[in-house]
Amino acid sequence: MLEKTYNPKDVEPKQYAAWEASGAFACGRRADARPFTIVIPPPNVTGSLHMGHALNNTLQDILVRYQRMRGLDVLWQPGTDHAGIATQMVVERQLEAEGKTRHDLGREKFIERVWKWKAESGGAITGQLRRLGASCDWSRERFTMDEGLSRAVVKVFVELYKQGLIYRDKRLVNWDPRLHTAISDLEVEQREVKGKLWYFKYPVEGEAGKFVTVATTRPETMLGDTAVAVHPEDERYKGVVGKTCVLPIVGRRIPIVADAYADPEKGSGAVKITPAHDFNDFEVGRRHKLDVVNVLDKDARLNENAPAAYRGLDRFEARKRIVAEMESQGLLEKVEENLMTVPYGDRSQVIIEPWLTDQWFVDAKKLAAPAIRAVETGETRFVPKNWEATYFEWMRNIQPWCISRQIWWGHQVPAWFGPDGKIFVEADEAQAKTAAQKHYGQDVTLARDPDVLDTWFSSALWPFSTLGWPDATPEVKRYYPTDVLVTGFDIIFFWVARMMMAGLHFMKRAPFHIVYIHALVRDEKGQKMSKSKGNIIDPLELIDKFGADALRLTLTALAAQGRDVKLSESRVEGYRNFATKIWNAARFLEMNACAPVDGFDPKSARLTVNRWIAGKVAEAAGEATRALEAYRFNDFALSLYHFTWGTYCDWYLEFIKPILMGADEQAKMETRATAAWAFDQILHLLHPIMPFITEELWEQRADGKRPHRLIVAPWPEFKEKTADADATAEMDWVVRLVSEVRAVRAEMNVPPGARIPLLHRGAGAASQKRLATHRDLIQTLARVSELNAAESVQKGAVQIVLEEATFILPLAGVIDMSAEKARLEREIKKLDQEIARFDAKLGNAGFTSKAPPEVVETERERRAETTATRAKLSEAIQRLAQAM
RNA sequence: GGGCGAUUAGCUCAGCUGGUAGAGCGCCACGUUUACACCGUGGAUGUCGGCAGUUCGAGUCUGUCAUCGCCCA
Repeated sequence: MLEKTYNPKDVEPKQYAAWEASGAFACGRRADARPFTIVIPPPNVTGSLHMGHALNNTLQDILVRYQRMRGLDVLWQPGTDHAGIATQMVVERQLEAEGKTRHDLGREKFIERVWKWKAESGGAITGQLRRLGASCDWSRERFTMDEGLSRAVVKVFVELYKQGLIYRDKRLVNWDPRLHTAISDLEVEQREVKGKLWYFKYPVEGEAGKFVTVATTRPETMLGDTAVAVHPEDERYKGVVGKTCVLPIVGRRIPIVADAYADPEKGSGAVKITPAHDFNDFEVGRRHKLDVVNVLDKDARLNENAPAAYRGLDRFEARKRIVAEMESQGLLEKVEENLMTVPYGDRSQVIIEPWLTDQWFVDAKKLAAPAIRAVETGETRFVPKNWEATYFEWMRNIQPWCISRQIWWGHQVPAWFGPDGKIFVEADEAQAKTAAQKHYGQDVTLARDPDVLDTWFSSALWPFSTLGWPDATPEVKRYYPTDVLVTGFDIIFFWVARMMMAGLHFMKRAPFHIVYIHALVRDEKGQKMSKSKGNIIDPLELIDKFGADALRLTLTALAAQGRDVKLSESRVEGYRNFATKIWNAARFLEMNACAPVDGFDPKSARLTVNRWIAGKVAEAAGEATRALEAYRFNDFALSLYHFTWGTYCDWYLEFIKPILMGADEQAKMETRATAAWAFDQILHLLHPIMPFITEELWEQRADGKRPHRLIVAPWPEFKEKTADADATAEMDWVVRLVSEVRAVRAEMNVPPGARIPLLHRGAGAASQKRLATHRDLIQTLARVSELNAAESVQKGAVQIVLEEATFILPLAGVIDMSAEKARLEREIKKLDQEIARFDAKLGNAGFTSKAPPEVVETERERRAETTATRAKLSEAIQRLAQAM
């Protein structure tokens, strides 16, 4: 016996454990089936489940469960990444609480400590994914720091180095002065802030009293200035190009150069050039072969290249003092408010400093070419397609990728330096030694590069490293390339682009056929959820409150392509009600002995209602499947929602009540079997979205007699046309009749409990037959006491027109005549408007000659029907007038 | 500055290839029926951002303007 209400808290852990124990999640169970592969976007090992994960993994799980039911050999490859900087920060914070730093422990002990942290509290998110219902193959869970994946990283690094696609270079990088590491362009957030523009006067050498005014947002960097630039066509400065300025405070002689980088519109038109501390200035410096003077240290304090008075000062303190000194020297012309963008580290939240260091770079430009081609040729397709533009845009303007990080947690760069600085990049120390010996002709001491690689460097290999590459495993052969990647747009550059590059270079094939890009989950006001705003909705809280299925259905129903998901608790509550509805429908079936019948074929049904619902099921299954195949997740969810609630529960279950209460045993048997069958189909179709409740009902409804679990049940497919046009027309007619009667009753204030007679006139043979067939049903649903043909229309009766037939509710004395007259007049007015529209259209020669004939024909038919209905209504109004 | 997207019922949004505007929530009324009040039945609500164009026909296609997002520089 089913419980009175569905209780997700009991069901979810139980069903999840049963699935996992049954091996249903594991790949390789169907050796002869086509494989279907998805690799999970690996969450950070430090992470916990947020709404973005919930959406992302719900969509993946839907695809995976669907394909599994279609009989494919499904691999959903799970795992986490080691999140270099984030994880190191977590453990460093722990140490800080103990009054220690990582340097107190030393590298080796520190790494041990990180692994210990990982073992104890890392990867909490995988448990949370289970709560969501994610059917990943956990037996294959991987971590980017695993031995195998690390081997892949080393192999890739060594090969790319030897192919000249990885190189070491001294360049400006984004330096994080708090974390003491370089980060990539993508890890820098550009924030718009209100700053100031200081106008400094630089004296021109040898021309007393003559100055060039430069405008700067960063006064402290002037100590590293090595030139002043003006636009070559700027008339104001034509005379000074080629001359020299004397840099105030420092006293260095710096040239005035002409360079188009100087924008005559901005500031004074002249800019100071600090090649060591600005990306644009660095380029200007290259063009004019300027000196590069680095004045900052790793903490962004002024270093020994600054005048003694400034050494050791923090960059912001130095700014104040320099402005003050310039002012006191009379060299500060003016200060303006200035709107500008300032780079912040996305982890440290401090201002990033462009800083000159030795780093490792990937020649992304070369790797990007095949990755661009793969999307151009359609080997990989983005859904929705417009994201391809974003991908192309970035890929075509790609910059060298800085992959080295000055932290400890991560894959250490496999490079060793000889005594003279010569670099040996090899898979391990022994090989490096061999190479060094060959080079030097003797054994030398090698020092390994202490840097580690960007976490995304290992994530880029995820689609094949997780399958066992570089070993030639059967999984690599079978599951690569993967089928679909499901991810958010915010990660196209970070991850998708880099997987494309790595996959094509090392596997020769793009890592996925489809990249499905979903939107961001926002709060109900459309704001991005963030800790600082305090508008985070925790998916686990929603699961606790409403069940995982409700959350999944909500996210799916809201996941329209190309649109953000605006979530609020009340929406989840609404979709939870749907779960309750299904549960109650199951209880109804149970109470009426509608148990599944083995081998039942809906095509064998004789009763119209049953043939009708069978057709509707097939139609709904087709519609839902088409939506899912097109990655229209919201249509998939909503079409099933409407069918289940609006068609199956609201109409079909109501239709069959009189049959189930009736005496016709044959009809009862058929109806019970059909109702049960249709419900089972609904369970199948909803399973990918709502796995828990559907599995539970699947199990309970058959007293454990099912041949298999729903998770591995075959997807409903209806190859031949199951829909029965006659049954559809017939039941639609009944629906209309019942609805009309109900509407009239409500409008005329007929007490809901009152059973009233329903008479008909002018019904054709077909309608008569329908009335006979569905007599019980109409009487029950419309609360009708008798249903008979009428000789004449009684005075003051309410009339309803349905096709050729007129239905009469003899309510004289019960109803308000003027209200009924008003009702009829309103209807007639509406019909008149429609007829006018049809006439305008059909009277238009352009329409009748150019529109497709079938469209014209439909319009003619509609006009005829409308006119006939109008005639009957006007008759009715006349009769009513006689009675008044 | 470049790119992408949005503007449809009080709110949140569907509306794919152009053929008489839909859902959920909310709102109003009434509640008979032992599946369900996390429910049922009925109801109200829209110059589909403005303008122009293509077309027999535009919420849907084109242009333009306005407003608002997001990404990149």
